[in-house]
Amino acid sequence: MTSTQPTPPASITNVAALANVSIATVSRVLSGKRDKDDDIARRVRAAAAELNYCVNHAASTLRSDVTNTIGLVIPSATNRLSAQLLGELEPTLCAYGRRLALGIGHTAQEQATRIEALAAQGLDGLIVVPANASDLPASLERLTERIPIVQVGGQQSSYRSFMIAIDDTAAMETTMRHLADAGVHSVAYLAGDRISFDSAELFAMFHTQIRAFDMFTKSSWNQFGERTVQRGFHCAMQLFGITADLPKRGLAHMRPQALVCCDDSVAIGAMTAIESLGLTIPDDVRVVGDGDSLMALSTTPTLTSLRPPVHRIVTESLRLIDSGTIDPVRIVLPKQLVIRDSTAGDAVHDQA
Amino acid sequence: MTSTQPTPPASITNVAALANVSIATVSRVLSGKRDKDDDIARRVRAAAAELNYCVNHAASTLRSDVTNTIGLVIPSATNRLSAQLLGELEPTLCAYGRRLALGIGHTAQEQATRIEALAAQGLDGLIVVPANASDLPASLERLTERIPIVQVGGQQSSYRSFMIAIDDTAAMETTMRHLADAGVHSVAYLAGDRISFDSAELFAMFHTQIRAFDMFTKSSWNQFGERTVQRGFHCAMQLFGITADLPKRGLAHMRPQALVCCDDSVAIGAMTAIESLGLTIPDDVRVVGDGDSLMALSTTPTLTSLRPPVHRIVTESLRLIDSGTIDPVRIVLPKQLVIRDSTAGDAVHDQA
DNA sequence: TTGTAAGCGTTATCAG
DNA sequence: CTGATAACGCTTACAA
Repeated sequence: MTSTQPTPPASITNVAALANVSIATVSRVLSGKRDKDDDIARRVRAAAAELNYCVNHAASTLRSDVTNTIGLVIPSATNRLSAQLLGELEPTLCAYGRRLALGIGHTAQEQATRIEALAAQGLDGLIVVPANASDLPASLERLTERIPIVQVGGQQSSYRSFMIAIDDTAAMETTMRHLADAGVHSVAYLAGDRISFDSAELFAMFHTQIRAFDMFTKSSWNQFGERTVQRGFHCAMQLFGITADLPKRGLAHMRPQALVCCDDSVAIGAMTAIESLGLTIPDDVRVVGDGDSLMALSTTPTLTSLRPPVHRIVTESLRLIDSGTIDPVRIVLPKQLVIRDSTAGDAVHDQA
Repeated sequence: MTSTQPTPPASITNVAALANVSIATVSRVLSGKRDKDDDIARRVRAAAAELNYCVNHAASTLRSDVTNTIGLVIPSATNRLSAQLLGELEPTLCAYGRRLALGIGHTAQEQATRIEALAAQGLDGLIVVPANASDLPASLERLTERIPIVQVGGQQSSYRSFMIAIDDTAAMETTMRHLADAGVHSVAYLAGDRISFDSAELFAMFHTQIRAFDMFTKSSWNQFGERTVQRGFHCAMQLFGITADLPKRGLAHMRPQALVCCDDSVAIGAMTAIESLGLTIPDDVRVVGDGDSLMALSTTPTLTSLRPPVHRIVTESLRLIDSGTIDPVRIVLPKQLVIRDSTAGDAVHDQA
């Protein structure tokens, strides 16, 4: 059989004919509005399978106003959090037979345009990662009445839509506990941007945890700075360069036994420096990054890092969207510590 | 006026009523099937604007089989090329009022599933970046008859669909010309994976260009290896560590005046090493990366890098999709050299 | 529980 | 060139 013309997709009518029922029954069986699993249901499903039938999304949407489409608006496809979120959301939606409508807006203005365009076509819900870590454009307030909107991250200063915040400070506690459990007594922290509120808050949390776990640090060890490889390298050189030749035990007050970094880039720079000084990771120094970038997997040793809770963000976003609730809800999710080789094993006990 | 209920979107009927014409005329005017710009056309457009009318995508698709949707299937959202492509495609489609349907498949199998699912809903065209740098699953051959498919990158060994290949070797020529123009006489190359065919081809092209521009290199300078920061650091240490204290002129045969890297990560590691040895970039050594990652913008100095021709890939893909051609076409596009500070200015002329 | 039929908003056909 | 109308494939109210 060499059919020269491509077969047109089967419609509900074809399925109904093959199963010897009406199209209404087919619709009900396949959409689950009829739970009995009798002969009719089986016949319908068999016919649908044989014809490789898929419901026509356009027709379904047109009739029922249920679009089975979730919108995602992100500031940039190369933004790490956005890409991770996208990578998590797409398979989840696909698994439930829903579609993803993507919008990219580098500025609040562009995002507003994209959101209007997406919403005009009907969406069951909208997830937005605001540009510039700000908030959703106020012009979109009225949209909230039509479709559920979830804002992920951003300023979250005033809110009407659903809000999901990523808790960095909780992750700091997890990180420090992990290090303490491994027997680490002294830690240095290469923090992020000096002027951001989040960085300052994290910096304070670091010191809180140092006290909580009875650890040691020095003010000269900890500093704000850029999120670059070079910065990590230079800081680690300063931290470990002088003491690298000293014996490797009993030094908890001379140099840190662990280094916590505000970003994987910084951590990788630091690892490079530490290694070049002849020190071993994790035996001499443990290193923790942030962001769980792909690079964290290709370092030697692989880098322990903090991962944005994208799985839970997606789960909770969809739960909120499907909940039908109208009241604003705020959810705070902690980053997840992904433990790899750069913090593996117990520390040498250096108390003489 | 505090209207408590959200206004439902305007339909073509509302526009027709306001413009005092039939819905058929509205449809024709707005879809450009009627080119006259008379009073009727103006009235229709004014009415549409006033009611903030958008064509209902579902209804339009259902009736006309033109979906105004382009599918994009990528191996991963965090994959650099995929993200860059996505970032280029989305705004382009949006500008033409088209939608993007995204599918992520880490394996050829997953990609096939996603493509089937997307195609079942109707697509005007499909762009695929194959997983694992292989080819499109053969099971999709018959799809080619229904919708135009463009494969970007991958093996491209046998093809039926449209093919767009990224030409690395042409970029090597551009890179070497850029360095030669700046007065560089000796270059080292930190190549990629030893076993890949592409790496080997590039390695050969590097040597061809060395001869073409009458430059100098040494076999010990050039090596295959991982695409990591640490690898770049170590290689640069080897290349420049011994000669770093020597005077900075007249050394074209002792150490390379420029370093070409298979990846931005490698280049950043190398820059870190070069800098730590007291050498200056670009004055003492010029560095070129590959991939044009975001990191290339945050190094000091900023990193010259090769950018996949995502803009042209998108333009050509859409052109092929809209062309209506059925014959397989293969297009080869060169990477673009993005010149930044790591190769800026003229080299010191070191011929005594 | 099942079938019949209306209707979602658009585009295409056809008559005027 | 314009307008009336059918048809796209589906969901759902209503009738059987």
